[in-house]
Amino acid sequence: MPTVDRRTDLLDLAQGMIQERGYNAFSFKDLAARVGIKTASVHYHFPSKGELGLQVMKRYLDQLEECLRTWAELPSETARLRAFVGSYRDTENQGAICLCGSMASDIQTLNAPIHSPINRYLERSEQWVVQCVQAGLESGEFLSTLPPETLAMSLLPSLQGALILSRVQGGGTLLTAVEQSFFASLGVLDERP
Amino acid sequence: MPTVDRRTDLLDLAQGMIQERGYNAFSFKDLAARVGIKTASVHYHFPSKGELGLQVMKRYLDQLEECLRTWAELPSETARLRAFVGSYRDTENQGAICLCGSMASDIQTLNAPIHSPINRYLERSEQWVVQCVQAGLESGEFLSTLPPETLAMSLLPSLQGALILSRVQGGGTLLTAVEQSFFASLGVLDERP
DNA sequence: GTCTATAAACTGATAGAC
DNA sequence: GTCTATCAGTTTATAGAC
Repeated sequence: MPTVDRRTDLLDLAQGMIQERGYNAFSFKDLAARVGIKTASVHYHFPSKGELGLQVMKRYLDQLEECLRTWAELPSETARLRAFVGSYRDTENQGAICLCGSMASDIQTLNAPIHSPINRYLERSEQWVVQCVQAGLESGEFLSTLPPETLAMSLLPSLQGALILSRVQGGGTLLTAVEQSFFASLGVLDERP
Repeated sequence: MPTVDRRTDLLDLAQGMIQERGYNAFSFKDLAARVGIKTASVHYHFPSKGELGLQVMKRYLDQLEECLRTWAELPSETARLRAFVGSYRDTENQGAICLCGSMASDIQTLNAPIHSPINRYLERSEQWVVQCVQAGLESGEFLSTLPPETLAMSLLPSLQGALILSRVQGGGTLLTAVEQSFFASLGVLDERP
């Protein structure tokens, strides 16, 4: 699938393989074969596998920031948080897990430089959820006795775990359960026909 | 670390490496080196890596059943569920993730036979949590408007995700947040000094 | 049970030609 | 940018001796 930029193709492909199979289960040979070049040519674009992984993760972090900017336009904290959960559902529908969750599960095998974008991805996500929850509690949109940090901190692992487990069992029902539990904790009633 | 049974040593070691580094990041060479034999000798005990993985996972499923039997003795549903969460905390304290969570994140790269014990592990865990929640709701120990299945289904992914993310960031605080959110959803107040 | 020897394939990577 | 050629090391596995 050649698009305009070979480098971008490789980033896309690598990201997809990491989200589908894991960092330690893809090789330059896989990449090269799918894009129609030789493995040595991949090294022209990315000197090492570590560098490729780093660039994939950095771009993913940028994409998160872009999403957060888009979601800032939404009319309510509920809508913002639904959009956040929705992005995980999109990933699930592709038969993939979050790139960051995939990297996190392989963290002990990754070299140091990639740790910081992984870290920042989680940090930023959590921080953003905390802000949403806090704003919703202050405006009266949400109602909860628990501290907003506790609620917010439990959402991220839930979503990551739901994606990881859903490919084995449960499919979309896990994510639905997580979403319902979370919004119920915020006192948001489930909207049904 | 030679104990009585070499086969058991290899199972223990393999399990540890999968929980710490992932299935695709350990080799027969690693195993052999640590146990002090050659890789060919490992093949005497386990014909293939797939078979080894399968046996590790089967044993882990047996260990779960044993835990559930032990926890049946506990005096309340709250105690049972705290013990369940506690077992995840033990794993976290070892710097590891759940074997099943690790396998699940690599599911696309694993051959068919290992799928069923992974599946059963999740199935059994969820089923058990549902039973606890249901019993607690019926006895009045818990209080919730959400269906017990929804609550129970959201716990497992939360715990798995918390372990996976905790090695990157947050440490034990993620698991604590998950635990507090879960028990709050059941109307169980946090016990503090 | 463990060893040596061996195999075929793969892995990440480099050098240098086109 | 991509190729060929080549590299050293790893990975999973088998055959057969001790």
